[in-house]
Amino acid sequence: MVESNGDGPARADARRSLAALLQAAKEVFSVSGVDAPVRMIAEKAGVGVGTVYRHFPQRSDLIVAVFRNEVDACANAAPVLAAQCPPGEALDRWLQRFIAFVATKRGFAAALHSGDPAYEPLPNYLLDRLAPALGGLLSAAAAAGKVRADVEPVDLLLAIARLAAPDDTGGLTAQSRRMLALLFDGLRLPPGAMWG
Amino acid sequence: MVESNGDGPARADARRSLAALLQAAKEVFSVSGVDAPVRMIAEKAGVGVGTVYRHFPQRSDLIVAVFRNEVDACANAAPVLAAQCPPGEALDRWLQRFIAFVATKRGFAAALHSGDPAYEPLPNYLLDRLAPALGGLLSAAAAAGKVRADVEPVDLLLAIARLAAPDDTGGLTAQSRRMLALLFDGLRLPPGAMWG
DNA sequence: TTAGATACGGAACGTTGTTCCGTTTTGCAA
DNA sequence: TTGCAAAACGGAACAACGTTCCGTATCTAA
Repeated sequence: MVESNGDGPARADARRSLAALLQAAKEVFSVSGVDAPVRMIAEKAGVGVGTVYRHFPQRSDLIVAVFRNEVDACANAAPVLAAQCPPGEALDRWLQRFIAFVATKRGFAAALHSGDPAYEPLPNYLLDRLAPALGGLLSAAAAAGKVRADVEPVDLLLAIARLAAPDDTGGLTAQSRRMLALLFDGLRLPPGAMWG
Repeated sequence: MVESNGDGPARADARRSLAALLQAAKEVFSVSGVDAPVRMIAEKAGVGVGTVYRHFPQRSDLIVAVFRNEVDACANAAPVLAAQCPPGEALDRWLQRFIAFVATKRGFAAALHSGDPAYEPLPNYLLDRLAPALGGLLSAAAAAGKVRADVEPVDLLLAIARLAAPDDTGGLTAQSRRMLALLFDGLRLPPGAMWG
């Protein structure tokens, strides 16, 4: 069953199953895509299919949970990087991490546009969670004079999401790399240098 | 079996089955989406599933055939409209038809991005088939002074395809309508009035 | 009309998402 | 520690799907 509090299930075995399922699903999805059979995930988690459906009443619930988990991990990386690196480098490394996240989520992207209402809130979840994370890094980098100060985090996230097209091997297209490089050069320009 | 010549199967019953299947699939897809079961299409066509797979070895082949059929119908409408209406009106009515086509193809759009290589040539097929059709209408309208002469058919097709987002009821979003209206106003402006 | 090729129908197979229920595990109280 | 009710588990079973197979029906050419 899905719990409303953040502590997960009350019983220890249920907590173990849930953690094993999320981990197994993440690995299976990254290898076989989001269309991988539920049984495969159950087997990898060392769990019966009944247990999968106890925790995630529908297959899409599992997909949503894994997606949100990975978004959260990406968001949580921001303060860690901010504490470890100087502002400019923290921003760079976080952007690389976000690009990698977007590039490996091809299967998810197809699911998002499948019309299933279960996936409808996911894009907003991503923006709500990552925009503040990126916003902090941007402010710090701007204060250090590394980037301009007039860039909206949401705009940058969406632009990257649209430009980061993965190739067949899981890496980025050469074209994607060039477009992203262009975008990031723009980040360092003074505002309105071209059109203002 | 898929024939290479344009006449379809040699035997009369096979031709009947093929026509009934394409018609039934078109109707079923428009009502239930492209994920509709093959059996449902076979039943609507008054045909067994074996016959479906004789004509379309894979389910995706049926989807591709219906898609191409509808693209062809859209392309063929251009010369008909050009013969029936004055140039400006012919262009308007064809654009409306193309918008309707795009708006009702939500399910197809998801299939296109599913990663299945069977759908990979479809976008180019659409452009190759519709760009000349639209090109003729555009030239005629430009010659009549109804629209500017420097618009590439492909650009216009792609722009419409990206802007025409259907709502839940099958109609166009109000936002889509506004954006398309803007685009079409731009069609009537002299070239480069704003940025030149 | 007949014979051979072609096409047909639908039962059957393998794979999937999901449900069901007998069994096991867990936490708490006696 | 032990007993017990609630919670969770496992996997067989179900339904729906894409696809295959083959005995039967239909067509065309002679």
